[in-house]
Amino acid sequence: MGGDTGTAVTMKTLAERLGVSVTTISNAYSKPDRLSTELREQILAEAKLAGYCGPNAAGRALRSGRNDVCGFLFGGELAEAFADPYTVAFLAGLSESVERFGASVLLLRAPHEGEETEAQLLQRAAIDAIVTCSPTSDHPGMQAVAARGVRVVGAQNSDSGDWVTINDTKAGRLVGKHLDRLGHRRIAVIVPGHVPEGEVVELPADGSTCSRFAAERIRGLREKLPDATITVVSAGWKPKQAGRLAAAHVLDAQDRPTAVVAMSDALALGVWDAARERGLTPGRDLSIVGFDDIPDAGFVGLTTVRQPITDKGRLAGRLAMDPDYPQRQITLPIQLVVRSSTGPAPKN
Amino acid sequence: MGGDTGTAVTMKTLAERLGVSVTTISNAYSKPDRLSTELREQILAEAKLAGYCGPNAAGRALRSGRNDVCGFLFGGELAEAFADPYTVAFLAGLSESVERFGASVLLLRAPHEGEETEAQLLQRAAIDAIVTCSPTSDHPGMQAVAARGVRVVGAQNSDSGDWVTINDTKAGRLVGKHLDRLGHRRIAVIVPGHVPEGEVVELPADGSTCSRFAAERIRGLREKLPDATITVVSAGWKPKQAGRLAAAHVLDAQDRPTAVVAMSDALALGVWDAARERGLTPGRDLSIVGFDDIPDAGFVGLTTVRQPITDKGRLAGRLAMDPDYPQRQITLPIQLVVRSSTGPAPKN
DNA sequence: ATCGTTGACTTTATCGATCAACACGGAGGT
DNA sequence: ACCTCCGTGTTGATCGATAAAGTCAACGAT
Repeated sequence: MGGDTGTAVTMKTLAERLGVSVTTISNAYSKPDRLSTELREQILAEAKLAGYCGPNAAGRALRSGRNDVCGFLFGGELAEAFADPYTVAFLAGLSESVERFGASVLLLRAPHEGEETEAQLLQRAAIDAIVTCSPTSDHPGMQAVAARGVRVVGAQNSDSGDWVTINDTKAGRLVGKHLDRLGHRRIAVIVPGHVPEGEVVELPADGSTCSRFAAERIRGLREKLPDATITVVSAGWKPKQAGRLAAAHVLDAQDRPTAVVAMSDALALGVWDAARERGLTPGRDLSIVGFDDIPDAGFVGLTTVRQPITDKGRLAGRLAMDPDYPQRQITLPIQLVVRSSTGPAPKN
Repeated sequence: MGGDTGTAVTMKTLAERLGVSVTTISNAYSKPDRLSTELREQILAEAKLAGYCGPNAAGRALRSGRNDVCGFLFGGELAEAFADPYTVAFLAGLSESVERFGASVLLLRAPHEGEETEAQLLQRAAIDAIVTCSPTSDHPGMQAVAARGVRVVGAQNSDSGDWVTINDTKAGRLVGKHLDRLGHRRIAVIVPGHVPEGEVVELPADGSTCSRFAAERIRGLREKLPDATITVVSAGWKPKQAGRLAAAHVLDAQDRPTAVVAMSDALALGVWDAARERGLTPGRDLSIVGFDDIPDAGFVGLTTVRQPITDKGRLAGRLAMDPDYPQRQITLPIQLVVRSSTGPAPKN
């Protein structure tokens, strides 16, 4: 079979063999309507016979200027990305819409400081656009993207550029209002990041050192809970563990909060564990609120602010692949979903 | 800032500007030891100033012949891939090792029949190698990979080519022996695939129509359970749902099996649901066995055959990225993990 | 004084495909 | 009979970078 000499078959060799021009071969693959059906069929058949594997991707990309690839930048190890339901749902939407544009998704990890290899990976990736889906836009090394020179779509608020996100201040207000009505006055907020694994840190209660999305949510929260005591804690990037650790910190403190607001459901589930370990029943002894509404939230009965994660991914993909899409900054609707994890503040 | 005219900055323009050759610029980025440190620094600085974003990926790929990308081919919708713990664990290992080779992972979906777009996506992808991680190697359209002309690494047994997998016959024997000792004589086997979502089909009990890995496991099972009645059922690709549906089918039949062997833990968890719905306690009224040992298996107490999934991904990545790695066909160790989901066959 | 080496760049020739512009033969209008 | 248009293909330039081979000065060894 495959009667060639062993060297790679290229359009040129195939063209010589068939006595047609290279362009015609190219058209046979990429623009079927530019040549007669018979000729196309013949070319395709001969190509298979000669062992030609179709147009070389790099050549095509170079000349055409398109890679048909959308980068997905995750601010952590990729293994974690897959373990996080939020990210998974986002990726599902993203890949669906990217696929619709005839492109695929390339997984990239945001380089941390000093990680030369990862930075180069990002640098070298043949992509047309990049979608960032990190909990925070100021994740260490996330700036490296800017230097890349491709279209960037963020999944979080920022002043400029393309993004698709939710109104975080409003999200915070929704939670604040809910907790206020229930009478909560001592509240802990758990945010992702800030410290290496295993450590816990208490942050300024105004959210000034937090990433933007967290700061805005905290702002909304405070608006509706003007006379509440709010503590902000962080315990690293790995959500479940961080949630558990941070919650442990605040629950073992002097004036234990009556409600914990976690910046994601994944974090909230960690809080859940910590509560359980201390014999506290969520919704009765301790109110827990999350954000996102991942499937597990419904399963355990977590009160949360729902956002259309998969749609977010879909839209991010569209913005990334279609530079002409008019609306470049999209705010998606949110909704407070009250479940059993919140209840009246215990009388103390 | 960025003092150029607006046209893209390329190595050529940068070279002219600096009065050095293009190659020198190239070397400044790719082979730091081939030019003096000062010149390199100067070039890099000037590059930033000029708004040059580093070597163009397509150009590099074309000339060098390497893309530094490893394709990951999943036999289903990508959203499912992320939902499946097995795949997630595999991807974690894969991306870790691929990254070590300075490459990234490109997500691809195996084209089903008639899916032109997806087939072209696979065709056009700029990849150096591809790792397939489908439950079966005969997944519809999986053959399209062969035509791609790149190195293929399978995560399942096949006669030729590169692969990393487990000894499926042995895995089957482990389960067979275990069930035999417990006295089970009516056994249902649930395999993935075969029918569209929502349908259930009963297959030849010798596994002859099953995908290879399933056939081998069934063979091992039969070896150790020579006088048992074995039924083989399938209910599509989506594991949890398929498991539940297939289990429903066999559990509602006349001579209900005393044990169900599912070809993956994800399937087994579906079986679990079906059992529960019928008031059957796993391990007492119905024995359930899975394969893989995903985290949830330990959580619910599922007896399963453990395989090192993440290592599998890691090794697949290595085979994919390193053509000189000597061992091209790797069999990983497995181990029966007995938990509470199996017990003596009920007396009837 | 000659030669072989090394370091630091440069020159030249592609890599494989696509695009823009042009050529050519026949159909259709005037 | 002449001109235009259309369906089909062709030619030549070009995308941006890298490999391989070449140049040239400086230097130590013989």
